[in-house]
Amino acid sequence: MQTIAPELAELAALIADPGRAGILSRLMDGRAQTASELALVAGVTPQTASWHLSKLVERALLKVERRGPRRLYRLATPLVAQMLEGMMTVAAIDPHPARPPPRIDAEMRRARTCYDHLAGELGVAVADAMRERGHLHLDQEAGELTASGRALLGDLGIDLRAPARGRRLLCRPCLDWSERRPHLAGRAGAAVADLALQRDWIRRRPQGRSVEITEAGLAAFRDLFGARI
Amino acid sequence: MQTIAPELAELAALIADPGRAGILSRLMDGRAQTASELALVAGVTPQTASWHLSKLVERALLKVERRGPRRLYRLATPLVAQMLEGMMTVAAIDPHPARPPPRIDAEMRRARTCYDHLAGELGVAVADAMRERGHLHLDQEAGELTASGRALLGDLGIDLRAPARGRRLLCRPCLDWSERRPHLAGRAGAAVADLALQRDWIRRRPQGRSVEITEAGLAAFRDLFGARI
DNA sequence: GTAACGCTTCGATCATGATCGAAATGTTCA
DNA sequence: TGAACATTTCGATCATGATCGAAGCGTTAC
Repeated sequence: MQTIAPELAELAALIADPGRAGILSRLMDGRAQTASELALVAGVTPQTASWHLSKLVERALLKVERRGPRRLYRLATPLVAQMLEGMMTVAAIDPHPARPPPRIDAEMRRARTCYDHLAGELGVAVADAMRERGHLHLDQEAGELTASGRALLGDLGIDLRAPARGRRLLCRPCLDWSERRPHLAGRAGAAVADLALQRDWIRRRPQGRSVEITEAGLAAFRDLFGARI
Repeated sequence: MQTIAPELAELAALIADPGRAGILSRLMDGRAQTASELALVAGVTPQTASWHLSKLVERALLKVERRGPRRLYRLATPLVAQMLEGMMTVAAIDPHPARPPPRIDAEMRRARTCYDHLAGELGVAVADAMRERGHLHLDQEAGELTASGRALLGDLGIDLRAPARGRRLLCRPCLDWSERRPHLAGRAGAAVADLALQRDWIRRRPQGRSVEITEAGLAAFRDLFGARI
């Protein structure tokens, strides 16, 4: 019986190196990074990072684009991010409740981007608040934006009409690996994150995927969404 | 910056062995298997399989239950199956269109179970047909059963009310790794697969996850669902 | 109790691949 | 053209973990 198992193992082996896992994790915000930056994240020399990166590109998990003497790496497709989300969700499950739980950086747990939408306490709080106010149905497996939810986002200036190309779904749950509860993903989730960045509610920290919530953002998330953060 | 990356790598390393990948893949139909059977699937001796299995159980990807002198292994949670689905989807992407595409067993491609629902050509055909007849909206990221879809399944004797415990969603897309298109998962998908097994539309093959479509099944899927298979 | 069977543990061997220093390549800018 | 810089390639070393034979453990059946 021939199955996909060998390809599955090959794929997993690619993620099984701590350096490469760090690189992939770092790229989950969807932005591109230089090889040097990724070497730093992985904690290896540029030569070693280069070797890792070439393997990831060869297997089509990353794509690379040359910008002058630098090379910018990013996730090849959203499918890869979705896969990593799923793996992180399982990775966050502590198999031995006895041993100390995986220490997650406080800033990452507080607020971060997950590919293109909000995650961490902030992401879950926004999703919870929208759910409580009847804007949203969100389950571990699927999500739906209600009429009032569409109205809320519309009032904020978010255009929810589908783009001509790409049939990406409006509303999708994404299981938060630090909170272990779903937050808002899909087009709607990306739109909210975009809005928050544009209005300076959140700011990307220079390093990593965590974001800083501004004073204005704290007020906005509380007042406009009713989030308890 | 402390992230989940080390745990991600550790998890991936567990799947990175061809034997363990085969074992996990074999268990994706949700049924339990003995250690001996899994050793066969993995293509290793019972000792080696035992070592692999203990690692998988220790990391809480599998759970084990003793039945007399045998030990039965199964996936620990549906979350693990969902993660594997996502990985298989990426694993099925051929990074080098030049080199021969991963040879997938014809029976597996034709019809199989994916954890608890239908997959392969059959699964995709049923989902497509339901979509064409307006029973279903199904996208790569989310799914929704229409009123007519609920009626169809209701007429077939499927009770779609949620069980008291567990808030599993009714309708969910699952990206088919052999067809690269979504098929029907979630409670509705599981119910359809259950029905098909009960009415002898499909029969599990003794080995592996592929299923045989009976004559009656062929007629039923064509007549009742409008599937082109 | 004892034999049969399924499975696991132990120990030794062996192969794979991650790593970095050194050197080469390639790109931009002056 | 040459200098500066980012990145890659090459080569050698080293650590990890997959493997199986042999032996041990536990359960069931007679």
